[in-house]
Amino acid sequence: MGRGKIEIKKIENATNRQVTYSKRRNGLFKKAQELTVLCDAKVSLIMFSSTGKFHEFLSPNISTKGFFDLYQKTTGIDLWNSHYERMEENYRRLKEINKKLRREIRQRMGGDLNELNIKELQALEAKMDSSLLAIRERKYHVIKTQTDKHKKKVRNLEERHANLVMDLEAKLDGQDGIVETGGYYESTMGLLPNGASNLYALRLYQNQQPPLVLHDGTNDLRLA
Amino acid sequence: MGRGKIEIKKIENATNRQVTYSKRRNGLFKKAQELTVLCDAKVSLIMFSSTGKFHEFLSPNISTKGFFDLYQKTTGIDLWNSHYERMEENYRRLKEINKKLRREIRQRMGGDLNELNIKELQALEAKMDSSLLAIRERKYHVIKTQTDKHKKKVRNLEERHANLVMDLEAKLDGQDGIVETGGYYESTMGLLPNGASNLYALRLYQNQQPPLVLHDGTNDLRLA
DNA sequence: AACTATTTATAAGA
DNA sequence: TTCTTATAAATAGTT
Repeated sequence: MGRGKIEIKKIENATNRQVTYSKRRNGLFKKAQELTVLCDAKVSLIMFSSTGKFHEFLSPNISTKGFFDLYQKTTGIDLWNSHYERMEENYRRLKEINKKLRREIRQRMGGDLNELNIKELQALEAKMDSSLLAIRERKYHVIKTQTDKHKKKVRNLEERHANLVMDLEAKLDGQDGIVETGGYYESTMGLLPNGASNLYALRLYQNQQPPLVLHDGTNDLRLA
Repeated sequence: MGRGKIEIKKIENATNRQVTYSKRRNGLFKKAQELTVLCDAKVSLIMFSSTGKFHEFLSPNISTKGFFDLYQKTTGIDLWNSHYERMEENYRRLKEINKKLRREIRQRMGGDLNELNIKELQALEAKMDSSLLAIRERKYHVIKTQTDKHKKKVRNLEERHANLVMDLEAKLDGQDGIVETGGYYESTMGLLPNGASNLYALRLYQNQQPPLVLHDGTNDLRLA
């Protein structure tokens, strides 16, 4: 049907191919439409050109989704169901586990106990007991660690305080020309072997302004 | 294209409609096939006749599944995805909850405790304590109920045993041939052959002290 | 399912 | 793309 007969094989000339695609596509759509009307049929016609362009015709009496469902129902072909069903199964299982977990927690919280017989109650009690023990132990451990830390801090502060007092006393005793080395005071542990270092620090503070302030403000030592 | 021109509207004659469907369907398939070859296109043509009969043409260079995937990707039309994605979201959420539940249980079992600080530990300990209390109470309740039941049973049996002994003694003493029909005896131990047991039981109750009261009221024995 | 007169589709050209 | 038109192809009505 044309000026000349053509062989049905791929049109090599891309332009020609595109033109033919366009013309025949319209023809196909028209015929699909006519079939739909004349014969009251449901038709889905989808096509992609060689360049990836998409066109579709769908009978007006049905939706794409409806068509697809109908297709699957009729053919029994499973396009995505296996995946879907596996997921549904997993979901169901997870839900079941969830239920059990919740129940267990409830029981461990002291609820739903009438579901249990003596043996189960005893087992639960024992488990709770040992768990409670573990929790207590852990709690004591944490507390101990913390108090230890605090104790150490306190001891440290006390030492530094003692040193300061000693230095102060030494200074008040006799004011000989001790050479100043300057330097600043940075120790967290406090005591140097000879115990004297803090003196210099104090004298330094004397000449300059800021009083030594220990972090928690418990010691506010100033020289007059 | 035929002996006469036709109007494009539903063919009312069912036979004609069916014939036309068949002819035009073939024409459509042929053209779809030609388009596939000539233009190197991908075509999916699916149709259902008014009687529900299904036919399809699919380009040989693609699968139905592939075609639909391509279709969805190209159009962005969502055939089943909304449903699917909602499910996936639920699934994810459930998994998350599950994880938390497991963690909570683990902690209530005395594990994973280093994740908790003192306050949390104390709270957990308190909760566990009160839960344990509830469990203990429930256990004691169950035990008490059961032992009560057992005690009752034992008492009942003992009484009945005593009665039997008494009967026997009375019988051995001397038979005074009193006949009594009243009162029924619900026994798991069995009636004595002469049926006299209840009589002696009654005599016993009369002569001896406190009226026997059986808790569950199964035996209400009175003399006229 | 075949036939065939006619309508319709379309290849090639513009 | 669209129009034109000669011609191939499809098909309505008939058998």
